[in-house]
This record gives sequence, C-alpha cells and structure tokens, in this order.
Amino acid sequence: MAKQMTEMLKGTLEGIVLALLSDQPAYGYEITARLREQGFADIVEGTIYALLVRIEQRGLVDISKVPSEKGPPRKVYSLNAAGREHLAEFWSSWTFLTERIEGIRRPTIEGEK
Amino acid sequence: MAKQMTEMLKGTLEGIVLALLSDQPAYGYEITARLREQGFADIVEGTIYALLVRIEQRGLVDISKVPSEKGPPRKVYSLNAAGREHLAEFWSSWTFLTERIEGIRRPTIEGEK
DNA sequence: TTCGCTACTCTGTGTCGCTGAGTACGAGTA
DNA sequence: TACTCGTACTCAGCGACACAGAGTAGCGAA
Repeated sequence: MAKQMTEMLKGTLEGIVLALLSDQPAYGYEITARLREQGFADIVEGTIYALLVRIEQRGLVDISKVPSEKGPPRKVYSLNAAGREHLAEFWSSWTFLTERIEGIRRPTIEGEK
Repeated sequence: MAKQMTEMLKGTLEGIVLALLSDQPAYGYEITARLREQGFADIVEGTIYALLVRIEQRGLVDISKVPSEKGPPRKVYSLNAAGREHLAEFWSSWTFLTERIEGIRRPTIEGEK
C-alpha cells in the first residue's frame, strides 16, 4: 500500500490503537492480529509494541500481566480515564483534518479520476 | 490544535499541497496563505517550502520563475503528469485509511461522547 | 530435536513537520 | 536618508514516529 501509508499512519496509528482498546482491553500480539484483519495487512509488530510502550509511559493505559496457554505471559492494556480523554482529542483532530481535506478534494474531483 | 495534528499532517500535508496545485499552479507563499485560509492556521512557512523542495526533487512538479511586483521572484509550481499520478495514489491511500478508521470508530461511538 | 506458533524486546534508520533565524526585494513613511 | 512593513524564499537543527530486522522465550506437535 505504498510508502505514503507509512507517513499517513504517523499520528493516526496511535489513535487507531486507542480506539481498539476503548472497545475492549487487549495485548500486543492480539492488537497486531486485529489490525491485520481489519485491512492493515503490513503493519509491523515492532511498531505496535513500541507504540504500546509509549502510551503506557504517558499513562494512557493500565496494564495487567495475564499468563498465556501458549507462550510468554501477555501484557494486557486497558484504556484509563486519561486515555479516553486523549482518544476524544484524537477524534476531534481527526474530524478537523478529514473535513478540511474533503473541502479541498471536492473542487478537484473532476481533475483526477 | 495540539501536537497530535503535527503527527497527523505527516504524509497528508504533501497530498493536500498536491491537491491545491492540481487545482491551479501556485507559489510557496501563496500556498501557505491559502492553507491558512482553509483552517490550517498554524502551518509553518518553512514546512511548506521544504515540502515544495521535496516534491520538486521527486519530479512531481514543474517550476517557472515569475517576477513579483512586491518582493523576490516567485517560484511557481505546477503539477505534472507524475505529480497527478502521485496525487491519485494519495487519494487512494487516504480513502483506504479513512474507511478503516471509520470502521473502527463506528462501534465506539457510544463509548466516547 | 526440530519446527512452528505465540508473545514480547531492542537497536538503528529515514522521513517528516516544527523551531527559529536569516536573506532579499520593494513601497510607504518620517 | 533611514525605518518599517509586507512579500518571498532558504537553511541548520530537533523531536516524534513507523519500519527493518534481529533476538529472546515458552509451548505443543511432528
């Protein structure tokens, strides 16, 4: 899906993961898998884990270790109050951006195609 | 509009500028002004010029110098064939991303708000 | 024992937007 | 003349983020 995607994901991937976590708690490997199902086929595992470390250090999530039947223990992340607030800000920024871009796209629709 | 915006603009700002240029040729200062009008109030001039240098080096735009009544000569950028193709790819990536994100947002709408 | 899946960690790299300062030109004003 | 103001572009350095790629570790099946 091209290198453009890599750049576009900067900033939005974090919001996407927070949104997933707001639906229900999850651990890294699971999040990666879920993203792949949802169409982000070439998301890199390392990227997700790094992102999770980041949002943990910022205090947006709570963590609990849960033993796994298969493999090492899971670090389960759940969104806390700060995380929900951050997510709300993300949605507001995202809405702002999409509205502007649609505004720019509109007059151009004839042009491309 | 927060630091989130800075990250979100990565990758998309280039598409936005290409879209503006596909509407009509323009020079740096003008593009900056136009973006500000359209709501991107705190876009930094230096960012736009750097971006223009980049897309020039990638051969997405043609350039002509036009004398200005007020100030230094203008570097007018116009989208060429490669640029239009790149723009089309941008729209396709953008559409992909917005669709996924809306798909994730939907089940969460109750949650935030 | 080896293979494969689960699950997480870590170091280094490139790209991008921002910061902040600088250059340069012309017109109006004191 | 000297000053300021608006136009127009340049540049060095910084921080944040996604990716590349390799490594560690646990478990079950062939």
